[in-house]
Amino acid sequence: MYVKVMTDEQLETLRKQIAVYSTICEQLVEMHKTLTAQQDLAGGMYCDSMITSSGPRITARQRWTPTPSQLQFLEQIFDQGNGTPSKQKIKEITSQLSQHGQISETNVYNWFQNRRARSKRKQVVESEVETEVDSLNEKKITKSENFLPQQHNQAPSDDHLCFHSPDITTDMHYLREDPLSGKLGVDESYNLYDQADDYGMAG
Amino acid sequence: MYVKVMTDEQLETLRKQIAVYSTICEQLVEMHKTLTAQQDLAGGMYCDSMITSSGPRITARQRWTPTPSQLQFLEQIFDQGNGTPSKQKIKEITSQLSQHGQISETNVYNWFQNRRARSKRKQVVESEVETEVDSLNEKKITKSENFLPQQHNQAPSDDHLCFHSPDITTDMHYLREDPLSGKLGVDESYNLYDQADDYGMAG
DNA sequence: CACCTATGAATGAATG
DNA sequence: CATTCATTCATAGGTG
Repeated sequence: MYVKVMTDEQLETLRKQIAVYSTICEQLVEMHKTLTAQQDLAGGMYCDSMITSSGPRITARQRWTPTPSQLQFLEQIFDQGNGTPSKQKIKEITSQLSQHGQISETNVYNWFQNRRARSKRKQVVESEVETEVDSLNEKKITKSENFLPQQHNQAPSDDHLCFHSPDITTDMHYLREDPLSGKLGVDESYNLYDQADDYGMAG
Repeated sequence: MYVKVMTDEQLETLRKQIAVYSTICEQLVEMHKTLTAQQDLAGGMYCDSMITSSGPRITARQRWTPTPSQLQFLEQIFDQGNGTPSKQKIKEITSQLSQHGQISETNVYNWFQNRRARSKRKQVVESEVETEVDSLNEKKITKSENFLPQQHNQAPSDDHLCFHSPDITTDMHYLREDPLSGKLGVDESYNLYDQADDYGMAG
């Protein structure tokens, strides 16, 4: 019979790691609950549980994309001038479009919102370009420039956390190197929540 | 010299626990980054753009964003059912929350207004389940599905994970069903296991 | 594969 | 309150 042999030290290390993970998880889960609580009922989230045939797809797309037909239809309505369709209208549109693919009222609603905002902004930008010129030294970021490559990197304070990358492997050595490893004081050393609170102020 | 002896089975259990934790953490961290991204810059100080000194202006916030703590608090109150807090109540809440970051009564007020309106809208949307379309030849999905957000209350069995840990087991399903977390590949996340290698565990 | 843009979605604030 | 607006976030898709 095979057995694995570990020294006290090794076992201790392992134990700590688990403990640390445990704590982190607890806190993260806590945060997750809090932070997503509103998103659940706020978002027009649809849980695409489709694709039961073409593969082990568990997670479907996260964002609706209008099919060409739907888009055409929407554009058509939009061009009819009648601004915001309003709930009743949206229902109609939605059921119409649902014949051409997955869609929800929220999608339609958002589409119109965005469509309008976009076209409006476009005009604003056009007229602003002349006046605003290039003295971007001050404002640097204006409506006309909201396309700048700032992308999804708006987590400036990540460094304050132990986690830099989604690669948990990387995170691990943070854990191991942490002074915490000396003892099992996990409880207080990894309060990500508090940190989150803090780095907000770091600005 | 003392050594601890573990059977393969025991080791395996440990390994799995770590792996599971690792995965959870990975995903939670991911979520954390995502979900707090906004909160951080908001952290409280919006409009730090007024710093006209020669400092490089960090993209300032013009609008308040609740910190996680604040949000939690707000949600809590909101869940207590009492609709829109009275002026007095709002003052209280505001002063409470101001301990967790910049906030004003108006913010609180707006938050409740929006919170209410949006949760209501969601319900309205949810109830729109009856239309003529029942068989979508294209997607084979009933339209009713794309509305229900699949709330966070389901309890799929996690037993197959061999994960007999503390209470976080309960939280597990949060992660597993989250659309955000595309994968939960425990099998490939044995980061800690690598370390185990060093210990001569995986001989 | 990295970067970029277009755009769906989320949400604080404003308006009616 | 109900709706709408404005701004921002995150991601799908295209391109070099």
